[in-house]
This record gives sequence, structure tokens and C-alpha cells, in this order.
Amino acid sequence: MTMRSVERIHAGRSVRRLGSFHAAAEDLHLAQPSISARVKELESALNVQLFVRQGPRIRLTAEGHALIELADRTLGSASELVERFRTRDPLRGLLRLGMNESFALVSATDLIERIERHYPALRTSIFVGDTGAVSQMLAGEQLDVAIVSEAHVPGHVKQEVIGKNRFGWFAHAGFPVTREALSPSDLGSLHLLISPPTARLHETVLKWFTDARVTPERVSLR
DNA sequence: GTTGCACCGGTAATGTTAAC
DNA sequence: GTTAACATTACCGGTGCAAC
Repeated sequence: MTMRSVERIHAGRSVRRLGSFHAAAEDLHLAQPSISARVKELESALNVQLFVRQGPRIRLTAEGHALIELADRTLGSASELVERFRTRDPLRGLLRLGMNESFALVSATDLIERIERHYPALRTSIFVGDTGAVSQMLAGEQLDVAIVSEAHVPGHVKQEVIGKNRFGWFAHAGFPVTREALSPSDLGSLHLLISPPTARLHETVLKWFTDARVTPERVSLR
């Protein structure tokens, strides 16, 4: 992309933001014909009409809206990149954070509050899902940090243990518990409600039954 | 190093058009 | 009719490049 192309896109963004070529010209410290020419060059180069001219009134077309939205995101990312490397501070910009549902239920609010307090220049986007889905996104570089249980992650991802997650069974209050620890054979005949197959917990629970040579009679996914 | 030319991008002036 | 805003045109200055 040439500098001239970037200038054309800046002109288009400014016209969209301020609502007129005249205002955009003032904003960019240029004369109105320069803005008019830049927008026209941009339209010609892309072979699309970005603005509908109705005499002295202009209206953004759907294609214009789409292009400038994309330009905003792209140039915004470019500015963020420049700022990040200029300041040598990695803790700014957007942090894509993923977490499994159990962690999200218990600690998400506290974690986000701490991040915002300690790193005010950092914006966070949160994805909550089961461990399988979150790990997959992390491996695919769709997330920067993920909090999961029993993660199987590729080599480029650094792992750090932050705590232990204890599993437990939950049952109706009237369920007859005859001893402290239940075995797979105690539960195999019941209707079990467990996590979906993408969750690590699903695999863990089924392995618990398989190791004891018990096949659960009825399993539903939540 | 200097000169002349072409090209590009800018501005000022003017025309055009729609809203009031 | 007036006003405001975009389009068009003419002209100017800076820059790159080839020729000398």
C-alpha cells in the first residue's frame, strides 16, 4: 500500500466521521478540492462508489460503510502495533483471554477487575467455553491467554499451573449416600448429566467409569 | 552540477445544486 | 433569492529523471 493510498483512505474516513468533504478538509488541513480528489481517486482505484453526492449533500453507500469500517479496524490495529513497539510495553492494547466455564463462574469477575486496575491501558476480550474449545482457540492463536484444565497445547504455548480444580458429583438432596466415597458402580445405573465431549471433564468422567469396567446406563449432555 | 521537462498534488476561483 | 457544500478548471510549486 502506498502513502497516497493511505492518504485517500484517511480522507474517506474523515468525510465519514465529520459528515462532509468541507469538514474533512478542515480536519486534515487541506482545501476541499483535495479531499474531493482523494475520495474520487479512492473510488476509482477500488471501482466502487463510496459516497452518493446529492448536490451539496453526501451519503455513505453500503460499500463505503463496509470499506471504512474495515479501514478503521486495520488502521486501528496498525496504530496499536506502532504504539506497542514504540513504548516497548506489551501490556497494552487488546488481550484475548479465554477461560473454561468453571473458572469463569468462580473467578472471572475478580480477574477482570484486577487486570483493569493494574493495566489500565489493556483492553480485554473474554471467551468462555469448555476446555477443549478454549484450548483449540489458543492453539490456533485466536487467544493470547487461556485458563483451562488439563490442557493439551502445542509447543509454542507456555504453560503455568495456577491451581487445582477438584471434581465433585452433585445429586438431589434425597439421594441415598451410604458412604463418603462413591464408586462408578454406585452411579452407573443413574441418569448422569455431564459436560459435552469437547470438555476435558467429559473425557475424565468417562475414563473413571471405563477404568472400573462400568458402562453408564443413561448419559445426557448439559 | 546544472538545466529542462513531465508529472503529481496542492490551492483559488468559479460553477452547480439542493435546502431553506 | 440566499446559503452552504461539492465539482470542475486553471494555475502554481515541488520532485524525479534524463540529457548535457
